[in-house]
Amino acid sequence: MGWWMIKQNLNELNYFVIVARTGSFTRAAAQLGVTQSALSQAIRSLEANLDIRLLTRTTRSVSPTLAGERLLNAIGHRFDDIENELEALTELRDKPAGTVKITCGDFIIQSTLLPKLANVLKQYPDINIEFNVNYGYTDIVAQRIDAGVRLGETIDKDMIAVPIGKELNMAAVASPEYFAKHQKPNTPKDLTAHNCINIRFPTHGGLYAWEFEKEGEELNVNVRGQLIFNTSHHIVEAALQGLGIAFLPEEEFGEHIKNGNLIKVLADWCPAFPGYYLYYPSRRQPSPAFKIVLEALKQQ
Amino acid sequence: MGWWMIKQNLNELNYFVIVARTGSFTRAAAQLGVTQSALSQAIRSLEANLDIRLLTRTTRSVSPTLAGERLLNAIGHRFDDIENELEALTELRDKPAGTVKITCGDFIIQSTLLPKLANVLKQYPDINIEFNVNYGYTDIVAQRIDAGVRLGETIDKDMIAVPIGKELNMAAVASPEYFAKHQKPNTPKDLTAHNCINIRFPTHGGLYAWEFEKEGEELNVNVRGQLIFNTSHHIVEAALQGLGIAFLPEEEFGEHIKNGNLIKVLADWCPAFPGYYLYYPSRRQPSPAFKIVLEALKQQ
DNA sequence: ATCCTTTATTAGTAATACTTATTAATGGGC
DNA sequence: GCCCATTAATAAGTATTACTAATAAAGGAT
Repeated sequence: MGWWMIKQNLNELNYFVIVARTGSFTRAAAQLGVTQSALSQAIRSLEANLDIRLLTRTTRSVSPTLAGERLLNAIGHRFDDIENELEALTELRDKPAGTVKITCGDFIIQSTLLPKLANVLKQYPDINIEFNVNYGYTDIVAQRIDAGVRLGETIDKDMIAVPIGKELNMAAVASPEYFAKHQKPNTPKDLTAHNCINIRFPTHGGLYAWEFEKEGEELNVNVRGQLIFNTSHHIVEAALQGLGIAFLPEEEFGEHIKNGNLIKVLADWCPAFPGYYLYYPSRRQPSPAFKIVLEALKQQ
Repeated sequence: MGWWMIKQNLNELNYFVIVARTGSFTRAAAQLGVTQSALSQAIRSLEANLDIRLLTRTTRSVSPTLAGERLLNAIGHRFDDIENELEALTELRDKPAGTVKITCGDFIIQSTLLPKLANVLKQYPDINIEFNVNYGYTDIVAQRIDAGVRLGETIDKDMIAVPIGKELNMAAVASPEYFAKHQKPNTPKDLTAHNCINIRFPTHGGLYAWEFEKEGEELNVNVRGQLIFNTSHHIVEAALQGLGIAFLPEEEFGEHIKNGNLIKVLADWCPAFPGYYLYYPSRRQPSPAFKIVLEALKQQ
């Protein structure tokens, strides 16, 4: 055994690539949808066939050997290429197929993405969309995610950003209960005396400095308060419970303003926002499915 | 099914590449060492998974569809790369492994190649050598053969040629029976009156013009006779049976000259030959096994 | 030292890949 | 034009393999 190790190992080789990249049998197994045991056996079999050790593994770490490193570098991206080509091939089908992965916040899914994509899902039953709700920084290139949706300001280079959805109006609100105890602010500067619910930026780790504007005058306020979130949903909840002033796109408060559960302040200072952008790597060649999704999202 | 057609099809994809390249399920099956039926089912399964037709096939021909053509172009050489890398990886093993394919004439195998390679075979049990005895022109690049052995004159460009074995002395011989009926030639020009056993060149389709030399004077004779071969073995046999004069490297006549079964003539006109050359593509990166074989053959 | 996480192992099972045998279709030879 | 040889498709059965579930062993972290 060993003198015809040429082929037939292709699936095992692919397994190896995934394990080596993730550095973990367990994570690789999750990614591939098999058990960790299957991978363990596959790698063992591969190493036996090649008669060379590819991964040095303890119960705590998995790292490629010299040979494994070399093999990974040499063949890893070939498998990527093959996978990409398979995706691309679907554009020659009658109906395009494939999975499009999008990372975004949770609110935007219901408010914008799902409505816009409903027709795509119906029209192309072989197109799948995976949403990855993630408030932290997401490297969509490294994680092989097709696109991300974030507020307009933060756009990496090598990324194409297209606006989706309409302009957003920011709104500063708090509950009637809160304003019963605290005076309403008249200018952004008054906010320094208030209990403001902070939001931590996903991309860079900093806190969001609330941005105001009136008659061309721009004012950024570093507010303070007892609560910090990185999810807008919980900010709304906290505001409803009277825990402070929240500052978010007005949409996110839903019916609460109209119902009187939340009261807008500083309305004349609240700027219109360019809104959400979809961004995706300019270098990667888009799959047919992604092209369709992109077109649908571009529609205003 | 079909919305996760991403991977797991790798072996089938490789099968597809081979079938598409050979243009035949049967030949591809022989090459892969499986039955034609296995390939037929694998391709069917692949096409079902991708939901796209890759090969249009009648009972008489197999040719790729548009999608198949594209897929073949896109991923075919990736599989080659992967295979090459697997071969190359063996140089990191304790013992190199792999198969080296050599095309050559039959005589050289016993006279030169096997003696020189005997130690390699013993020392590296995981190295295999496949000899392809072939008198016709062989495109070692297209047929993925590692190297060829031919007489020195014919060297393609993009080929590296290294001399193996010693100089050869040509010899013109015939049987005693023949010379009992015909006068021995004294100069090459006399050969025109003789029944000379011709050899057809493998590379270019022409007949070999016998090359003589004496005191710096070179003489090429287009001889004539009743027999033409493209294998030296049969030329020797024919000469032994008194069917004419043969002109070959002296070695090829073995013991027959010493035994008196064949008689040398024109000895002073017979030149020393540069001998056999091993040639191999300069562009292809040599496998570890081939490096070892090459080293062994270079030794004088 | 203990617990938690991660890989290795074992045994059993489900899945599939392959073989053999046969059929259907096609093109070339006569 | 007909037949034969060749080739791909199909059917059914089997052997192989790939995978799962459960458990053990090992290494870090606290």
